Amino acid sequence: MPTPSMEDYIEIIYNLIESKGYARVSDIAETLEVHPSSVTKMVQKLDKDEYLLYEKYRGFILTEKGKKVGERLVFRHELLEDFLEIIGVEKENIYNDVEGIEHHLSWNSIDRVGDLVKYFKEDQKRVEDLKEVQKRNQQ
Amino acid sequence: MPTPSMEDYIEIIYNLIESKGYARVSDIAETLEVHPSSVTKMVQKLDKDEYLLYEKYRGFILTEKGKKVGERLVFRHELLEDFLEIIGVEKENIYNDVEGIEHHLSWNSIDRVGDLVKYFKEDQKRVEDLKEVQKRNQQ
DNA sequence: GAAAAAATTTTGCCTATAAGAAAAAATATT
DNA sequence: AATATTTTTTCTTATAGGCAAAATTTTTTC
Repeated sequence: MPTPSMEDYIEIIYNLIESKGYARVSDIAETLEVHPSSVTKMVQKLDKDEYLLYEKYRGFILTEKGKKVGERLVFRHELLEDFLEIIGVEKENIYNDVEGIEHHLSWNSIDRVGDLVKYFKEDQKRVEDLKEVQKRNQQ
Repeated sequence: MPTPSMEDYIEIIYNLIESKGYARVSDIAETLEVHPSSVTKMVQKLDKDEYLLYEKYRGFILTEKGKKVGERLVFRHELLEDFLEIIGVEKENIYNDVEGIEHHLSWNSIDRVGDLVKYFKEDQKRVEDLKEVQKRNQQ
């Protein structure tokens, strides 16, 4: 099982590869706001655990295992962003909050949040009712 | 700012004091499933940061700061448990999931989850509609 | 009520994870 | 080929926990 920190890296690597076709140490460092040296160390660990194939100085690619995990992580991340957005959390908090909690929820909870998102998406009235509760509540 | 781990300790100490009037190293160790020596170390740190007053071998009490923080942490914990319960997460996952995420949500998100819980609590029909979505979704 | 035994707490030292800083190595650019 | 950029290595730091031995307190027994 990957640690939370490993998951952060796998997720970002997966996203970078999706969007640009490759992932570089410096991109990852920038995205996660850590030093390149920390990235190198994590990449070596992810290679050891077979989430990716690493050749030093040359780069790395995700293994099947890495891709599969990455896909789930991205799905989960997006779902949680949707959820926080729907319930009205401010944009500037969403990314950090998702970043913080995504590694700590059971798949059971993720599934239930998925249902909840569907519940709101399939009937706009429900979102409006929620906004009503919020409005009433705030004063 | 307390670290997540410090928050765990403050929360448990607060709960123990609420329910029993005092908190012992061994109780905390048992609850958190760590060694007593780890508890002692954290208690010393919490004393240094003025969340509690510590006298070695004799015990400790929460400061005003510690009580205030503890109260908020317990409120947040209970809110998140309510939330997961309402959306239908299984009992055996709730405690761990809350334990995992509670330290990583902004108060903005906590407030919005609070509204959401209120939304469901004030009209049982809404919970039933959610269950409908879940049922439809599962097959 | 003092001595011995048991339980609790603390200290000290070690481990693991993850990150930071600076220097070294490899690669890319001009 | 010289220079600039990127990546890696090495060493250090911070947090938190594990384990064993020592210190202290509490309980039991006589």
